[in-house]
Parts: sequence; structure tokens; C-alpha cells
Amino acid sequence: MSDTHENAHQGAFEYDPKTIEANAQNHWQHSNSFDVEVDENKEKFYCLCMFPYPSGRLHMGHVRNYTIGDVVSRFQRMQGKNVLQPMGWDAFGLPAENAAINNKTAPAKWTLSNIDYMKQQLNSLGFGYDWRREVTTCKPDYYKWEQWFFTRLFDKGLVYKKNATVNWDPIDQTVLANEQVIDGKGWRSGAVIEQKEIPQWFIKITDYADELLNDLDKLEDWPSQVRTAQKNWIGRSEGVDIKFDLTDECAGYNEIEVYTTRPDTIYGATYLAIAAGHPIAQQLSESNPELARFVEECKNTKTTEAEMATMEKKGMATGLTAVHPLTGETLPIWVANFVLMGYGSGAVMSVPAHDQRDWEFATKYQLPITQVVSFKDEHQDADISTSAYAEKNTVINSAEYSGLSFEDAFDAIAAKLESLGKGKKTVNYRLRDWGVSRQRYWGAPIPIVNDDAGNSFPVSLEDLPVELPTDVVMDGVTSPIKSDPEWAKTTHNGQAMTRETDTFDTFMESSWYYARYASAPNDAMLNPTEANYWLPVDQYIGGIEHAILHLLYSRFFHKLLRDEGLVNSDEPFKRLLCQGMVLANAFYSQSDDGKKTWHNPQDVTLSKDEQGKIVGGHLTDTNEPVEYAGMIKMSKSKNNGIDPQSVIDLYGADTIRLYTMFASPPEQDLEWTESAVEGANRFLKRFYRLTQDHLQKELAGVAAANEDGLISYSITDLNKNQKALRFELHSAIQKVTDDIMRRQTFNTAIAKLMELLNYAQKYEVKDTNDYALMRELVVAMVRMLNPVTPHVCEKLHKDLGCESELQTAAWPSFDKSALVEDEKLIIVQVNGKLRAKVTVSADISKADLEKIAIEHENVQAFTEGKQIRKVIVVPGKLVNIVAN
RNA sequence: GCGGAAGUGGUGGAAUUGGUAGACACGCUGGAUUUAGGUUCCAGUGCUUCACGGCGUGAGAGUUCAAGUCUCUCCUUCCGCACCA
Repeated sequence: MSDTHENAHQGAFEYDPKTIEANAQNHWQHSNSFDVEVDENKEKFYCLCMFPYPSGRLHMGHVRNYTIGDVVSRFQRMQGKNVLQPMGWDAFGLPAENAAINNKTAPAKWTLSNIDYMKQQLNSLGFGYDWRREVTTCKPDYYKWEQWFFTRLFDKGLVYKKNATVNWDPIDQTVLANEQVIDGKGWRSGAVIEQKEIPQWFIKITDYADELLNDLDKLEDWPSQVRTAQKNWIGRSEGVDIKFDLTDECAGYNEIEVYTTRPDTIYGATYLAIAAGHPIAQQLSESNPELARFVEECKNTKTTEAEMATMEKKGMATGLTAVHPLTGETLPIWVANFVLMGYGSGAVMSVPAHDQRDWEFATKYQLPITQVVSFKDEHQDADISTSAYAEKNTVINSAEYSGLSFEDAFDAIAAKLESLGKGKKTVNYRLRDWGVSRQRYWGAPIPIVNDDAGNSFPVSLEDLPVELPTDVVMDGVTSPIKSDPEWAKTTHNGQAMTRETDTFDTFMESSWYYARYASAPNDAMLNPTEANYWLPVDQYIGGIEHAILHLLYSRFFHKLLRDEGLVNSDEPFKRLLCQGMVLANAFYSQSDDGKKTWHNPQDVTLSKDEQGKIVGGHLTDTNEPVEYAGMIKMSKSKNNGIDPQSVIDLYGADTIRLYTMFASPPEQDLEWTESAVEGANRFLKRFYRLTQDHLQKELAGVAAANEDGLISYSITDLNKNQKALRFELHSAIQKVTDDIMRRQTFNTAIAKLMELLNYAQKYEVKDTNDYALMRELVVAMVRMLNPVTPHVCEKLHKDLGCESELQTAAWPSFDKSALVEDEKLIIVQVNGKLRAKVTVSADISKADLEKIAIEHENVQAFTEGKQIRKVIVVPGKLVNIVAN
């Protein structure tokens, strides 16, 4: 009997996320809560998260990323701003082609159905997007304008075609992406991959290198490591182009040009190294089978920077020699596998004494090593016979330049070379032009047509978009638009032409989507007025893995858009936040032959040692024991991904949002722990109950609440406990506001709200002042939690009788006078060690405080028999007594 | 190889300007409620010591009245390196 009553009573108070979340999401959808328009009378705020690749289901990394964005957006909206938060799909890319083959469907169909599913998932997490602005990059109305923009760049001379290397699979006769090359072999065919040169389109990002570098200084609200990474990537260096005359002409060359940042070491140059792809090497190969074999072998090495740096340095003498421009000495020319044709002139001057790579090469092939830079005092024990000495210091063994500093030698030698017509000072960049051609199907076709003579023409606007056919069958090897000769047939100005069958790098689409969200007219790429209202993006949020390429290309594109007159700002993203990875426990079992089978952590029951440390576990279903592999980045290969959907189903969207924001600061890695998720859920239950209990409480004499749910009270009537409660609330408002707005440490903001809840739960409501204060606390807490857990807050906001729309309700402000403390806790140290804590009046004099501290019993115990040498007083905080 | 980041209890993390190291949470231990499990609630919980105290932020040195925080040297781990997105 009493049980039934208990259950019925509890039912009304039970936190029920399913119902609460469905109701809140319905409400937002029916009120179009997140649709925004240009409003010149309101301060705008554009909050953007990097759009997802529609791979099928949301993963935890998405949840984390988009929760941060939604928290920022909802917070800014409560600051009274006109907040734009859009979402879309980075819909072109390699995985769609693979999935299409595996599932025997077309990439377009697969992609669009993924989008449908993931969109529903995003909505079930309660993210507040203006879906009317959705961008899907594989749709012709989007890539049409990208194609048009490329033709504009073509007209301006900012794009060009040149040969560049690709991974060539000789069995499948196809180009492979780096990730499709595993241990130097094609992932499907298993063939040894070759480096092959094919003509490709490039955009001249190097024309903007200086601006991209200099404008990094404007990006004050970007993480410094991202700015540093971009700076290093651009890699501006000042050096000298030097010409070495060839003793004998070869392949039409009379000289070889090299670039060096160390002209001061030119007297130490003992040989030249050229790329295997260099025309001279090619020419000599024809009459030298051994060299030909070596050049052929070099084709098999990948050209990534990491590969170049770590591979074994190999070379072969060509027999050809060059003349040192200053000494007149004869230097041998070698072909080396670490010199690439694609960079600079494809040749380097080698100074083995002062460059580690050259040193290793010279040591291996017994080439001379000549020291021309003296050791610095602190490196007197340096030894050229064991490694290169790369420091810059006074030049030696360099004729009339001996004795000069690095700078002076640099300038003098550069000037000398210049006067001889053998060199000139140049600025060089590590940054290379952006190759945008891809030999794949699922991308935007490059809008270029070619005539029989090999001339290229941009497709005119009226013929755009060059549409990618979507009704295709993938054979897994050749792009459908390459295997269908009819597709490429077209005309241009009445003349028969052939289309480019390459497609754009997908970084093209992601380089300008942020602008298309702000303005998407049918008849233009952007509407400048609208775009300039919203741009630049005030807060951009995404993974650190995009720190260099995506962010650099977008910055570049923004400057191109500006120079086309489409936007008026210099940079696209004002403030940047890069969130960390999501990790989870990983478990495996090992078969007798050593093969590991990975088990999802959701299927494993943990075993722990006496301290609670995980030592292993067993499969919940079968009891089979499994090994613990630690906290690892969630991935398919380790089978430790947690499906967000399962968490939503079990605990609700508010819990998953709260947990991801609480578990660690946004830029750090986040460790997924099931029990900690339960903790987040527990907090919501407690908060829900506190609010409902408060509303249920019957207390005589309580005044009616106003339209904000608040009950008035007089500050001067408050007793000590009530003042303390008010202090707790208002200091929490201050901290939470600062944590979200300035520091973006959402975890500490939530910790403070948890503290506040703990405090409130212990607080005994005895009179009407207590009740009114508790109401103030609950109303403020609903608003402060709203950005993180908007569903439950939406419900409580209404339960509290607030008439406003919560999503646009004002963020709570703190009363400074509530933060003034009458008494302060002072730390008393003796010789820097904590010995006492004293509570004193806030306006105590320094002398009185010092006296109280010294006279404290425990302080006396530690100063007894010693002489007080010094007393340091930090008002309001600390007294340190130095005694010995 | 180059570039970047991070090392704090059993765990995730906090300490914002050089001023109480360990907020908040998880876990663990004990207790209450419950037929039991779960839930919920209460108390405890850095190590060490009966206690007073001592020790303690990857290691080592330095600056300072005072160092997780500043300086130097070293170690370890993670991330990125141009066709995955």
C-alpha cells in the first residue's frame, strides 16, 4: 500500500530524459528557435564547428566538437547576441568510393542516406542549428560556385598546370592516396607502388605566403601552437640561389642552380647532389645502366617529409663535375634519394661539415668533409668526425671571409656571388603550391576543357556546373568519369574539346563552406552584404588534426575571396578552439597464434585491484577473460569506439553533453569512462530533484513569484547563513561566466555548479528569505546550465513559472556587493610552511595581522628559540614568518 | 629526422597574477535504507606516522621569504609532417 504511494510520488519527481528531451526538441523546432537573419541592430555572433564527413554515424569526436559549439552558441545567445550556428556536410571524399564498392551502391546514394541518419542524430543531441543554411558539398549548387571561382583564379593567373608525383599502382593502373599505400604496396593489388609524374593543377598559394605568415600576428585568439605550426609550415627562409657551372654540358644544362640558407658555408661545399628525377640524371641514365637502376629504385620511395627524413640516405656518383664559383675547385655531382625534383631546383650544395644529412651521406660515400665554421665556446668539444656542426658562428678556412660572423659572411659571400653573376639573395618558402588535382571520381570535376593541341580553357559560367554523374557503378579501380569516354566530350566556343576528368582535392570544398553558410544566393557564390554581416566567424571549433592544412587553405581562400571583392575581411576565423581526441579503454584476447581480437569496452566487465585500478576484465556474456590495453584513441581497429546513440538511449542527450564538457578541458584528450558518465547523470537527477523538492515545499508566508520565477527579498534582512548562500551563488555566477566566456574551461564551470548544488542541498530552508534565496539560486542555475544541458533546463524553466523563452533569456548577472566578505581566511606560514589559518576582519591593518599571526599558538611552537628575521604580509591572503 | 603538446592521488582532472597542492567527479572503504542486488543517502579517502610531524606535482639543479607555476639540463608519452578527413 505504502509502496504504491511511494512509487506514484516518485514518478512525478523522476528525471525522465526521454520525455523531457523530446518535448524540448519539439518546442525548438516549432518555434524555429535557431533560425537567424541579418539584423543590423543586434550584435552578431557566428559560431562554427568543422563540418563532418558523412561516414554513416556520428562518433564521439563529433559529439564532443558539436557540444562545445552548441554550448558557446547558447551562451552567446543568452548574452543577447544574434547567433548563427549552421551545420553541413563535407560530402566528397574517398570513403564513399570504398563504401560504394563494398555495398554495391553509388557514392551519392550512400552519402545522402548517411546524411539523413546523421542529421537526425544531431537533432537528437539537441544541437541548435539553423538548418535552412545547410551546405552539402557534393551538391551541384555548392560546387558550381567553387568551379566558377577556380575559373576566376585561372583568369587571374593564379592557377597553373605542372607535373607532380603521385603513387602509381602498376597492376591496377591507378593513382592511390597515401593511406592506400601500405608498406610501399597498393592496398588492393599488393603491387609495389611507384612514384609517377603526371600533369596536375596547382593554385599559387605561395603568392600569398608572406601575407599568410604576417597575418598570423592578427590571430591573437588562436592557440599559439597552431600559429607556430602554420609559421613553421610556411617556413620562410632567406638564402641565396647559387649557380655552379658544369664542367661539361649535359641534357642542355650548362649550370646547376641550388638554393642555400647557409652561403657562409660555401667554402665547405665538397659535392653537389641532384634528384633522381633531375633531367641531368635522366640523361646520364641512358648511357649508364647502373645509374639507371638507381634512378629506377628511387621511384619506389615515398616523398612524404617524414619518409625523406628517416629513410636511409643513398646516392650514386654521376661522373659529372661542377666548378665551385669562388674557389674554382671541381666538385663531383651525385644523385641522391633525399633530393626531390619537385622542390626548388632539384639540386643542393652539400656541406657535410655543417649539415647532418650531408654529413651522413659524405661519411657513407667517403666524400671530403671540410670544416668552415668555428665551434662556439660552449661547444669546444664538438667533433666533425662524429657528426655535423650546424650552429652559426665565425667562419674559418674561407679565404678572405675567414673571421667574419655568420651575418657578415652571409652578406659578403652573397654580394660576391652576385657581382660574379653566380648568385642572388632570395626568400624561399617551405610552403609549396597547392596541388588540387585528384584522379578520383567522388569530387567536384575540375572545370577545364582541353583542345587537341593541349591548350586548356576554363569552362564559362553559363556552362557551369560541370556536373558529376551520380548514377554510376564503381569497379574499384577506375573513376567512372575516366572510364566513360563520352562524359569527357564537349565543346568550347564551337570547338570540340575534352574535359578534365580529375576532380578537386576535398580541401577545396572545406575552404569556403563557412562563407556559404552566411550567404547562399542561387545566382552567385556569395552576397557580399550578407556575408560581411556574419563574417568573420567569431568562434571556430574543430580537431587539432586540421591545425595546418585545412586552416591554412581556408585562410588562403578567404584572401582570394577578398581579392575577388566578395568579402571585406582579411581572416576567416577570429577565435579558434581545437578540441582533443576521445579515448576509451581497449581490451583484447589473444589466440594461440598471437592474433589479437579486440573487444568493445561496452561488452567487458572490469576487474580491479584493491586500489580500484583496472587490471583486466571478462566478456560480460561469455565470461571469457580479456587483456587490458589501456586508454587508447577510439578507433575501429581497436574496437573501442562507444556509439553515442547507445549513450543517448541509456542516459539521454543532456548526460552525454554534460559528461563530454565536464570530463576534461576542451583542448585536452577526453577519456571515456562509463562510471563517470553515470556520475554526470546522477548530477542531473540531483539537480532535477532539488528543483522539484523546492517547488513542492510548503512554507507559510512565501510571496508570489514574478514572471522570472523570482521571489523578492530584502538584502538588509539577511542573516549570516543567508548572506553566505548569496555569496556562494553570486561568486558561482562570476566564475561560471568567466570560465565559459573568457577561459573556455567548461569543466571548471560545471565543477563550480556541482559545488553550488552540493551547497544548496545541504542548506536548510527555514524561513521565507531562505526560500526566496533558494529560488534565486535555482532560477540562476537553470540558466547557467542551459548551454550545456538545455533539455532539462527548458523543462525546469517552465516548471519554475518563468514566462520568457529560456534560449533568449538573460544570462544571470552577479551582484558585486554580494561578493564582499566581512572576514577573510589568512594563511600563516613559518619559513614557507603552512602552520596556521586565521580568520580576521577584512579591514584589519597589516600590523595587527602580523601580530595575530606571530602570536598564534602553533606559530609560536615553530618559532620558539628562533629569531624572526622577516615577516612577509600579503594583505587578504597570507603571512610568512621567516625565522632561524 | 623535424615541429608541437603533455607529465600532479588508485583514475579523469583543479590550483586563472609566484602565495593553503589535490576543487569537482570517478573509484575504493565503512555505515544507513532495501528480502537481496541495484538505486538513494551519510562518513572517510595523497603517501607515511599511535601521535606531533615528515614527505609529496616525471628526474636533477637554480632563482625566491615562498615554485605544480619562473630559468637551465635531462627522461618519458602522445600528436602532426602536404592524396584520410
